[in-house]
Amino acid sequence: MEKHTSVCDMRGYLTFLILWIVRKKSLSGAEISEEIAKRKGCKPNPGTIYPALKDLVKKKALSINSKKGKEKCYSLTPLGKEVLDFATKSFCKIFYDVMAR
Amino acid sequence: MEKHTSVCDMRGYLTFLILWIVRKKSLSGAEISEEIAKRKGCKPNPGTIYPALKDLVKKKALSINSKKGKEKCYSLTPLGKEVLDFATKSFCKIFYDVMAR
DNA sequence: ATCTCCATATTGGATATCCAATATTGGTTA
DNA sequence: TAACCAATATTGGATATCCAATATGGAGAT
Repeated sequence: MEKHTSVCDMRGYLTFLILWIVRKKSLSGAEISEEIAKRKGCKPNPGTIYPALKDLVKKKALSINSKKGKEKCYSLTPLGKEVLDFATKSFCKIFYDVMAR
Repeated sequence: MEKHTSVCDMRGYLTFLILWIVRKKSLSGAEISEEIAKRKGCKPNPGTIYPALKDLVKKKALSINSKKGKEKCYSLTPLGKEVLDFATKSFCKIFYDVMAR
């Protein structure tokens, strides 16, 4: 099993995944982590997810639109939508035949 | 345009792509580069593709099965098939709803 | 108020990814 | 043969990706 991941470790595309996950509704960092865990099998480290979120906010692809207590909710900005759109097209062109059933 | 890629640069998954591309027929390094170029929009550098191929050979996921002159043809080994299978499943689980038209 | 829990955040470092530049090698052509 | 070209290969370095460990800060409980 780790024999496989050591050959082909499926790193990358974290920022793409984050943008994709929040595209419909805004979520907190913990909720985003949870959703990533569902997809990848394990939760990303705090040291992975929070810097990534911070960076996306800095680059104005995400905004923080509400904070109930300590929880911050992240949502796509107009720029974020644009970026996600572009990235999704690119993604589909690269991997167009991988998902084919 | 580079505004977009600077936010979400779609790095990664090169080894997965390579395995995916040679899954049906063995190809030379140049042909693999060509196919990647079709998908990603630009050809990977020699300094990117050849070390990646070498590494996959070292890890016994690819084998070199014929050389007509300088061209080496790479094809999946049984282990490579296994790895690709595992990686494809993982990929589909992570991105299951991205390609959904 | 103090304690505890949990989401958030930061730091440092290991590894991966990729490119630019350059070198090598084998086939082809003059 | 020498010159040339294209595929392959290597080196060095910039950046990205991610984790382990640790810190901060707010909310609720005791």
